[in-house]
Amino acid sequence: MPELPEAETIARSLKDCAVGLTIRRVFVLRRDVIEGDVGRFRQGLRGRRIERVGRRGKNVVFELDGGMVLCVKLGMTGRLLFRYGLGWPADSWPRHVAVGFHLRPDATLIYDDVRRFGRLELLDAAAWAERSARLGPEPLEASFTAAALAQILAASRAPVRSLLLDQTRLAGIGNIYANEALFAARVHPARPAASLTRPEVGRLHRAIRAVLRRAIAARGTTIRDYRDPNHGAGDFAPRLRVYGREGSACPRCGCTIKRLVLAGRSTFLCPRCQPGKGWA
DNA sequence: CATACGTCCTGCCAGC
DNA sequence: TGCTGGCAGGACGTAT
Repeated sequence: MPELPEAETIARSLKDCAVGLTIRRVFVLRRDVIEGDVGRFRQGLRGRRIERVGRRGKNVVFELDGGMVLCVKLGMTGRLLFRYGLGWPADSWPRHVAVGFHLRPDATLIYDDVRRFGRLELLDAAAWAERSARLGPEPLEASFTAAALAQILAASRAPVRSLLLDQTRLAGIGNIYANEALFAARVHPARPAASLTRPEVGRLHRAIRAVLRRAIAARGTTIRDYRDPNHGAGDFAPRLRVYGREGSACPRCGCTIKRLVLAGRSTFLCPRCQPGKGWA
């Protein structure tokens, strides 16, 4: 569920509330969300201080003293919820707690995940570096240029949306922002990646970065499940122009937005703004 | 090697 | 009102 803007929002929020605190105790209520040995996970985290919190792609990354890294992959419905003091907002008591991190008598970090597609993994610095190296470039870094995108797209005849979703080629983009970026760039999602013209690649590059920046500024998209560590919903959902809007009017040309299934997943597009002769 | 599909899991919602 | 099928922001493993 959470894509780059949501992971970024979570990481920024945790910088304020969790950095500097020490993990006193770890409660694992759902063993299946832990990657690797649960005992090693709990022992390895106990007593460690949270030095920094960041993000890589869609992953929230905790750097701990001693060089260990806790990598949280949120899957579709994973949440990192922070609690000061006692109690939660009455309407958002976590109902699917998978892991709890006791930080102080009055501060707890919860990993909550309805569907449990998310994973938590404790890695040493070398293993983390190796993992990170397997992910594609960060789309918001200055080094991610239009030429870099062109190089990624030129290597494949697969539908351009599949490339955008492939974390080993480009990190952080999921189905919502892939659809939004392709709409903004006026490129049909099923177009073979290598078939995009130079101007189309340029538009897609700009669109990817613009939609991600705007979504971060809005603190992410909440369709249903996403919440930041303080239980806040993201504000970007009303600004989505095609995702989830089948049957409504295209905000650019007014014709009807269509949904189609591509590689088993919903794809939303405006058939007039994103012409795809033969791919529609 | 690259791409496509089924699978993991629970909850919600439309339609009957 | 209650049941059923379809669908969901992800990504892995296996088959082709």
